[in-house]
Amino acid sequence: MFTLSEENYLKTIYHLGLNSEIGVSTNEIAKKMQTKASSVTDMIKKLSDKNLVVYKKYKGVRITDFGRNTAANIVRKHRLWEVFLVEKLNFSWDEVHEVAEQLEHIKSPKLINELDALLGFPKQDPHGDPIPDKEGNYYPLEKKLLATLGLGEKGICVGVNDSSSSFLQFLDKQKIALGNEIKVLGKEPFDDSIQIQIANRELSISNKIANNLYIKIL
Amino acid sequence: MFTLSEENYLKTIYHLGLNSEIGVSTNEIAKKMQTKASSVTDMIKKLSDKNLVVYKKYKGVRITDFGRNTAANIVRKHRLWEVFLVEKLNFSWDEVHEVAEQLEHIKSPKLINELDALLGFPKQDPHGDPIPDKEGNYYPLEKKLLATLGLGEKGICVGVNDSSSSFLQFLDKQKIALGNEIKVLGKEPFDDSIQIQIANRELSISNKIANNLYIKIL
DNA sequence: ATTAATTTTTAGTCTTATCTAAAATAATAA
DNA sequence: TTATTATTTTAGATAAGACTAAAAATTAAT
Ligand SMILES: [Mn+2]
Ligand SMILES: [Mn+2]
Ligand SMILES: [Mn+2]
Ligand SMILES: [Mn+2]
Repeated sequence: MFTLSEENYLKTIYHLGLNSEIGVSTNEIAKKMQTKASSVTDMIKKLSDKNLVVYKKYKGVRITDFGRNTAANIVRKHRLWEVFLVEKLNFSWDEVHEVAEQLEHIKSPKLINELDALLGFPKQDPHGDPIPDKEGNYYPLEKKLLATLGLGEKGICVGVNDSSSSFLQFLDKQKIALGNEIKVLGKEPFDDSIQIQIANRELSISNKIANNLYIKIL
Repeated sequence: MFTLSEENYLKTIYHLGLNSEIGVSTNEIAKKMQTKASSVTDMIKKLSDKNLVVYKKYKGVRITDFGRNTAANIVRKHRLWEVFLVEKLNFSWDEVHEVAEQLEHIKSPKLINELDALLGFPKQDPHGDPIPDKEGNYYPLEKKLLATLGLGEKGICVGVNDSSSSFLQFLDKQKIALGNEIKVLGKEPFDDSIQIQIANRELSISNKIANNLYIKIL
């Protein structure tokens, strides 16, 4: 169907275009994929030939319905594999991404549907990201960055923005996990740090952390 | 480490060289891989550069200890994935090979060792083939082709020689499964067919079938 | 021992995916 | 509005992996 390279470019374009009306720029894609703009232009033409994206020279690229569906299916596989690795193979949430990057390219509809069933049809991956269904649809849950919460507001930890292993390991060390209830006890204007209560402990966390943790308001 | 192509060539050379003293010929490899002899020569040079095989022009190729270890690890992954697909994802034994061909190339030592544990450290794959351990060692069990059994001999079905899906589906249809006890009731000299007793049923099977079914003598 | 047939290697071409350097276009500033 | 800067595309090169056709080496047959 599609090559490994095509799938990886498409997935990047899908993610970059998610919250934007306009096209995704060549440079944006190049930066995300750690490649050169000229390589991106080449690949965009191929994706366009296969009707995965619409391409107008100098005007960036937009994903088609077909492309979005295809990309969502890759994301579905990626996230289901991540759940599998954590739930069944004792991986921690900071170890799964790299392996899922490989596994997401395995071609077998039966494999992925059976995996889905084995895992009990999960709706989120280990980082709180939604898992698209077979049709590519998903239902992102209402969530806000911890940094945007007001004094006294309470909520539940439901996801991370940054899922680098250094951030995830930091959360582990601080015993901050998805599902934990969090309450904002204080906000420090000087450095925008936040005092929180989490699982009977009080903690002060930096603005950078607060900007990478998603909370579902209670 | 190694490319997909290198891994696939190496695996083929490993399998072809298993029961032979002399080197594996270019044509043999080309035939097995459905490619051209010239492509094989090219790849052999690359494998040789990486010390996976020893290559002497016109003299065929022999796998090195390093190559054998590398190949055995790929085979280990292939067979463990096959067990996983059958045991955990409701695949039948004639559906697993293609998917395992993809999965065997996933790079993650932790993944494969955890998978091994999840499956209870199986020693055989769904077709009765031995699963190498982490060091690449395995213990092939004593087995004979059904066709070589004498009149009255009894044994247990422990493996298949041909694992094409048409043969496996034929066995399913005849309700011949690994683990079944088989007794030779008669041998027909005219067409070399064999009368067997299996799970209280009597059956006549062709020589072709008998030459693809492995039996462990009781 | 020559000759003929087969096998294997080499030489050269093609496709995919990448890169660098240069040219073209678009965006921004003066 | 023109000049400067930034972005994007094109042109040309390279490497991996595959192919065809031709040359070379080996093996088999006379
Ligand atoms: Mn991930
Ligand atoms: Mn990927
Ligand atoms: Mn197999
Ligand atoms: Mn393979």
